[in-house]
Order: sequence, then C-alpha cells, then structure tokens
Amino acid sequence: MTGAVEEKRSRKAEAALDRRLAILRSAEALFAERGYSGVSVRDIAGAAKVPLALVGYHFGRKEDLFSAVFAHRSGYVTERIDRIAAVDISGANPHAIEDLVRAWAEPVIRLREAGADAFSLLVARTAWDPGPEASAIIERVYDGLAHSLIDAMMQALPGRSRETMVWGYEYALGALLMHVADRRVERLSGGRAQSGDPRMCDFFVQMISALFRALPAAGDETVLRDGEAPSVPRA
Amino acid sequence: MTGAVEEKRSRKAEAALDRRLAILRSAEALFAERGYSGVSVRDIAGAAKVPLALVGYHFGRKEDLFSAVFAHRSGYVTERIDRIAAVDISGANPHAIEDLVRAWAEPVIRLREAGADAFSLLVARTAWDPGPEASAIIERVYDGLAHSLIDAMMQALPGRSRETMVWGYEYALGALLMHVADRRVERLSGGRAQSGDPRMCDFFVQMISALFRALPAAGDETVLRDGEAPSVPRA
DNA sequence: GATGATCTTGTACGATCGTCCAAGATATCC
DNA sequence: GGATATCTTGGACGATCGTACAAGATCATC
Repeated sequence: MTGAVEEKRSRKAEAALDRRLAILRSAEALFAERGYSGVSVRDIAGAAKVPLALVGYHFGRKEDLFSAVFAHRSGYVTERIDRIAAVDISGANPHAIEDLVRAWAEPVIRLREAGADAFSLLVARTAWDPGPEASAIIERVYDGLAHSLIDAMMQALPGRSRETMVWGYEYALGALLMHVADRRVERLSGGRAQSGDPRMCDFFVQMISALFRALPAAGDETVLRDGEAPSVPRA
Repeated sequence: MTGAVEEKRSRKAEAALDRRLAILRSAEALFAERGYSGVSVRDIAGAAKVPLALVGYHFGRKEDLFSAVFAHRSGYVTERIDRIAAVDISGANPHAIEDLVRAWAEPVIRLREAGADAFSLLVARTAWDPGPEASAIIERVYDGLAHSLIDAMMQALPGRSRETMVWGYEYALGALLMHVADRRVERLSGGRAQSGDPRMCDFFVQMISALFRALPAAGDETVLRDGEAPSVPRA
C-alpha cells in the first residue's frame, strides 16, 4: 500500500524535521537571551535535547545556524516592508505618520503576543551585537527595511533633509529596540509597567510619531542645514 | 637629596602607573569596539604592549578590569546627576524639559569631542550587552542616574504616571545610545550624516524634548490608563 | 534480504580562553 | 651591601570552544 509506505516515509522525515525545528527554536531562544557569542553550539544542542553533532549535520557552521534562524522568520521583515508600501502617503492622509510608524513597528511588537517573543528579542540583540556575524545579518536583512521607511517618511514629511530623516529613524529604532528588548522597565517602574501590554503598541506609535513630526524642515532654526539641499523622493 | 630620591621613586611608580593606564585605555577601546565577551585579556595586553600576566597583576580578574574602566570614568556619571539636579524645574522655567534632556545627554555626547569617544561607545555597548558582567555594571552605576532624570522629569511634566515616564525614559535612552554608538547613520545617509557633528547635541535635545512633551497626561485619550481601551486614530 | 540514502551519535582534534604561579628584575630602605 | 617591597615576565594549567570524522542506526527501494 502506497499510503502506508508514504506514511512511514513521512514519519521518518517528519521526525527528522521535528528535531531540526527543535534546534532552530532552541537556537532562537538562546541567541535572544545571551547573544551570538554568549551561546555555544553545545548549549543549543542541550536545550533541544539532541546530540551535539546533529546540529552540525543539519545546519553546518554556527554562523549558518544563526542565519537560518533569521531566514526562518523572514516573513516578518517582508510583512513590514509590504505594510509600509501599502500606507497612503499622499497629502490626503492626515494619519500618514502614525500609519507608517505602525506598519513599521507593529509586526515586531506583536511578535510577543504571537508566541514568538524570543525572535523580537533576538532582533534587538542582533542589532546591538558588535560581532561581525550579527552585523552581517543586519546589513543584509534590515538595511532595505530602513530605506523603505525612510523614503516613505520623507514623502509624508516633505522638506526634511535625508540626514535629518536618517537621524529620526535611528532614534525611532533605538526606541523600538528598547521597547521590545529591555527588561529594565519593570525594575525602574517598581513592577508596574509591563512590556507585554498590548496597548503599548498604540502608545509607541503615538510617541514615535511625535518624534518624527518634530523633525525640523529645511528653513527651521534647528540644525542640519549645511550645504545639502533636502533630497528628492525616489521614483 | 630627598628630591632626587623622590624623583627616582616617582619615576618607578610613574612608569608602573603609565602601564596601568595603558592597559585601562586599551581595555576601554577594545571593550567598546567588540563588547565584553568579544575581547580577550590577551587582546588587551597586546594592544597595551604589556605581557599578559601584568594585566592580572594590576587588575585581577577580567570582570574587575571591566569595572575598573567604568570606575575610571565615574566622573561623567556624577556630572550628569549633578547637572540634572541643578536644573530649575519650577513652573517658572519654560525650557525645563530641554534643560533636563541636555543635562542628561550632553556629557555623553560631548565625550566624543573630549577625546574619550571610546567610553561613550562602551556605555552603549554595555547597556545592550546581555552578559551578566555588563548587566551588573548597568544596574550598579546607571539605575541611579535613570531615577534622577525620571523623578525630575515627573516634576517638570506633572500629571504623567510613573510608568508612562519610565517608557519615555526608555525611548530616550534608546535614542541616545543610537546617537552615540550606531555607525549605520553614515551608511544609510550615503555618508552625509556624521555622528561627530557638535551641532547634533542640540538636534538631539530638540527631538527628545518633543518626545517627552508628547507623553500623555492622565486624562488624555491616549493609553496607559488601567482598564480603558485606548482611542487611537486609525486609517 | 541486499543496497543505498538519510539520519544519528560518540568521540576527538586543535585553538583559545581566564587564571594562576614561581622566578626574575628593579628601586627603596636600613 | 643586604633586606624588602614592588613590579615584571614566561610559561603552564584545566576548561571550553567550533568543527570534523567514522561508525552505527533507520528506512525506502530493488
């Protein structure tokens, strides 16, 4: 019976795939908790309850496993880019800034509720990790996302120079990473503030939108007017 | 001659102190560049051009050397706390927010001009380092600074709940660390924006002040009142 | 039941890590 | 000039790291 055979074959393949996924999950959680260099391949194998050598068999080198974790979650990056592209940034939309910030930040913030909160932590840790493996990931995966938000934001907030907007993006990113990663909030607030609160996404959007709106346009008294004219939006 | 004797003695002691300082400087630069776990004691000894064992003689364990780097720069922390305490936060001062943000951020941003830019990078790296050695430093050295700004800010911006203010502080800190540490600015702006520009301090103060002012007071429609759903404009 | 591909596993290699120690060098004090 | 305290040095220890390899186990196919 073909059915029985295929069932047996899929049983074997599925068992292997399950262990592969277990490794991926453990790697994600541990890298998020302790950073790339703070985790050994043995730690990951131990957490996934598989022998050390199996990790190498499935994923090769440690750096490749690190990349595989991001590849496994690549959907979240494209989701953010798509949502940014879908925002109405014509002058007609009075909430264009809020919509852009939300499109950019919400998929990350909501990861916590989706049960994938380890990955949001991992993104933050990786953005801050000084090691070359982490930097390579950021440049390869997230520079495109940065440009798509910056370009859209420059259309929604005309008159700002590109360097002004890049600084605004950097501040917003720092805030987002803090929002997602920092555990100090509970300590500093005496346990009252909790980063898991779903309403915090709206709060974040409000605050960061205010930040972007405060970016000075060329001609304002504040800063960043040297030489360069503000760039023109890309095609 | 006592003078000659003391001169000889100080020659010896000074030579030792110079090497001690060289180790401290190399440690600061390397920890800032690659993080705590990314640097070996051998790297530090090599950069300081001293034998490996001399590092252990002067500073003991690696973690103690790490602490010594922060202790050596502790003046910058007290300077920030003092400047925050000196700000007029009575209702009479219309620029209380700007003054507070500046008192808090300027000593760090200006480190770059003071030739101690490695330390500002180190502070950022340490704030983000997931390892226990870095966390211990942050909690021991910087929680007090955080509280002093939060407390002052709550007086300058009355009506905001403490958790709201803590979140504002977290966002501001994320922005400051990005301002000081990130090298992506130049890449994203095509080389035009430079983090070393002195005027960037004023720019930072303007932006982050706007962020703090946007923090909703109790009674505002936006968020963070227990039990009530936020009403946020959506497209 | 033999064959071959896929998956699994214990083990071991070389490199690097933090730490420590005993001996040497140097300047100071009696 | 000998005793003493301080500083310096090379070398070695055990632990842990990433990676690789060869042999075993499992299962579809002939």
